[in-house]
Amino acid sequence: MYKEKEQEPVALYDFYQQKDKMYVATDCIIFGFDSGSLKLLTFKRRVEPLKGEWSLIGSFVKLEEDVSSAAKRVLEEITGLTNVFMEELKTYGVADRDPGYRCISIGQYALIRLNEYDKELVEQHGAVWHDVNDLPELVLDHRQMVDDALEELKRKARYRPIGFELLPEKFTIPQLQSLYEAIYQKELDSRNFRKKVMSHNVLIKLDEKDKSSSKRGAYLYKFDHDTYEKLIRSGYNFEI
Amino acid sequence: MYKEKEQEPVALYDFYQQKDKMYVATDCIIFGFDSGSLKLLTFKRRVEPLKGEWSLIGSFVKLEEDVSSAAKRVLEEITGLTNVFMEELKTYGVADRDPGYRCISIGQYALIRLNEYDKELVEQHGAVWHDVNDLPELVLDHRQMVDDALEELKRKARYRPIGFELLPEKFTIPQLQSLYEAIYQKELDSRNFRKKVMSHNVLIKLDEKDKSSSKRGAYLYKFDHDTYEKLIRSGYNFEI
DNA sequence: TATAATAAATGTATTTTCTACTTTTATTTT
DNA sequence: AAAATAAAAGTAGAAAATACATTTATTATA
Repeated sequence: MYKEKEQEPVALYDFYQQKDKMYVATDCIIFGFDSGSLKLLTFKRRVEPLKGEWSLIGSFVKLEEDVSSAAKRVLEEITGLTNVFMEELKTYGVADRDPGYRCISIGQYALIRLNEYDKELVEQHGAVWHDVNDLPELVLDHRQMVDDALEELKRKARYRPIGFELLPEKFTIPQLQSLYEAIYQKELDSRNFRKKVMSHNVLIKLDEKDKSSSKRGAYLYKFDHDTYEKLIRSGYNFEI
Repeated sequence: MYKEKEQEPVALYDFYQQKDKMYVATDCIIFGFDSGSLKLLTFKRRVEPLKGEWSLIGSFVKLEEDVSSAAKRVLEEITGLTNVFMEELKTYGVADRDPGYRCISIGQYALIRLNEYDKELVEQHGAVWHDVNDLPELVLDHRQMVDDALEELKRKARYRPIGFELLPEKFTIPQLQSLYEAIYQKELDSRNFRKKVMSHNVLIKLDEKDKSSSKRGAYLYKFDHDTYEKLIRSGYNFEI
């Protein structure tokens, strides 16, 4: 059970905490996508306080470290991944958000490919993927962070091709649609979806098919980053 | 009358700064709207360091204070206003952003009505309104904050009725259009603009006219917050 | 080896929204 | 009474969003 007085160094929060100090932390909302639904990487705390409780993965921001670097550091420690899509969500700065000491946290959300991360490393850290529609209770305001991140994802996915960060490099149109359905939380018309996606000309059709979900197989595509960048620079309005 | 506490090191940054401490500050990007263009409230520093330089208005976040409260406190100190529209922009967390000491800053932007604030108070603080298209050089990364806030304003104004926060309670359609033109940085077709705005049914037409810019005069309107809230709750997609 | 089954892929017609443009209206000034 | 001026409103054509039905490639099976 959590007790305020027993302040001990904690796994990722490995500083000695003082009551009269302002701490700056970052928490990572790490999303993946698999089997038609979004997954969140959660972390079962192995040490006091809040031992056994689920939380996001976080860390204090070190004195000589950028806030964004802190998040990248944590993400790499847990998943082995670098060069991951990661963006600031917002600051959680309510004075009493952490009962132990004064700590603001900058939430940062990451989108990773579930076929790329280091599974062993994740396991070693006691981290587990949960379906976002079936999350356990999370410590502090972490559930709020997740909800905010999901909202943000909905907004951002519409105007920026961040969905592709959650799919393997090669993906099919039905897979892409399934992802967008998971993000938007609603079904999409497959003809209209395909039409719209293709209209942007930022997908490269490959000569391979994925036959994992149909006899006929669906063509694989790659996202064309270069063409996308050019379009955006010339003022193109990308929207899915 | 307001007097700067001359014995303290820095006006609003009135802490004793240590090199090995992490500081948390907030900076306010305060916008107003007048004569067809957006204005930014800037602050001429009267004390060292950086005396005489223009900067945004900010403060350290106190230990017992929410991050959002810190911004509200500053805003009230300078403008006398409470209940102002204010939202987090983003965190500025690069390790060496401030050469003096380690300090992250949470940028928060505010939209205020230029007919409502306390002009004397603003003047006492050495604060000056600048046209956003003709800004002086600002200290540190404050210019970046302003640019980011303007981008955010562009995005947000489209889907949320935040523009109304910049206009007097009573305004005309041409004034509203002029505001949107300033935010979007482009001219809009007046017929189409009016059509679109009116289609949402969130403006209450008054029996008064504003004749300041035409012989005929333009009808004044009020924004209907209640109807707007109802629409949003029922899933309405507001867009201007 | 023909056919049943299945998801992928495509086409089209209708509705809605966006855009571009022109005219009328209310009021004041001369 | 006429000129001037910004406010206000209508309409037609283009583009985008939506809703709906059929064909196609492939494998499994009868």
